Amino acid sequence: MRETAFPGDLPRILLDWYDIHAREMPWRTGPADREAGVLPDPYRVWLSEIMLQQTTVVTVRDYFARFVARWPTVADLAAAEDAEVMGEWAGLGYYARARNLLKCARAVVERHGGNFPADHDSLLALPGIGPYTAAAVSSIAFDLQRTVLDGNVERVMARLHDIHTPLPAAKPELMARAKELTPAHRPGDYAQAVMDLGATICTPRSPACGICPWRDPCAARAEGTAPLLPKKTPKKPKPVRHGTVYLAQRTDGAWLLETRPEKGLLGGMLGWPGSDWLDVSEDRPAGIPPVTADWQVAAGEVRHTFTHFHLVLAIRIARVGMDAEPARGQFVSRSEFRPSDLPTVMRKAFDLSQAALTAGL
DNA sequence: GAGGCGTGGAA
DNA sequence: TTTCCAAGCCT
Repeated sequence: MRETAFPGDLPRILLDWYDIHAREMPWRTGPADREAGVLPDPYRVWLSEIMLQQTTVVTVRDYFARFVARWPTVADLAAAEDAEVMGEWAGLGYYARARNLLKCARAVVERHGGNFPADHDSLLALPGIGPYTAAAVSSIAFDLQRTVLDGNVERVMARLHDIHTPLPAAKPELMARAKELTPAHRPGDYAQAVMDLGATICTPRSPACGICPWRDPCAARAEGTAPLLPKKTPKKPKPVRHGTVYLAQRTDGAWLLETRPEKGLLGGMLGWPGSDWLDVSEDRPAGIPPVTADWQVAAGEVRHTFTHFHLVLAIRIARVGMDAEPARGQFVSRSEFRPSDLPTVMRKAFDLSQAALTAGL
């Protein structure tokens, strides 16, 4: 590691940068509040941190605004219906987060009287809160000296110290380096400052080292290795899976939908009944139609990529009478059906079916 | 430790 | 078009 003249100055240098460059976000307090030591609402900090897991700030903004408008407090959220919350989360992805969000809200009401605990261990015991989120809530909402280690901090530390050990093996060392720097003063602002630095300056590709407040002490900057760090173990290629979904509309306009099982892919979300999704290229799986009908094959197919596989989905459409008795799912009335309640892959299937009907299949 | 778990934007 | 990846957690 390159020696720095005043390593103890690094947190102060970054906080000075943050005071000027902090991005405005609905879950943050403004500069005046920060100056006065006013802390943000723990509920809003927690909600934003859950939404921000593996998700960009741009994407989270609108979801966060809708959630806090509909459920202003953790008690309001705890009292919500499961389907309401899953529908509001639809499109944001990683739906286990939404299931755990509700579990967590209810646990905060039951275990802690509706107030988020400040200490790391109590937070860690709540559903959906892991080491990162526990540290983030402790430091940002309660001003406790905890160290956050997210993808940004990992990248910044790997570069600052020119660490070439690949992730995830490098995590313990990166955490140790991050801990050394975490200040007792304004730890929450410092945590957000490192993450802002990683998101705007110390970016994965083409880092803007020339305008980085830490460019002088940065070892990777000196070695010219910044864009190569952190190193990561290569990931496996994604297989292609195939399947079929069935979209049935009743005479009164109601759609045949099902709530998916709690566990697994798209767990707890609304979706169209259909086949399993299999790794076969010939003989596309058709499964068994959920209701007897004159099924029509819609032109085209839905293509969608999940975390670990590509999906190609065939669509079949039918009109059914009021006497239809489906073997799976239940009819959702026209007035209650909102395409925005569907996870994206299911919304794509709906969009394709509408286009196919408009074009005469 | 490694794999499951979404989505949309950038390069 | 394909790949990479964004403020991770759970099993």
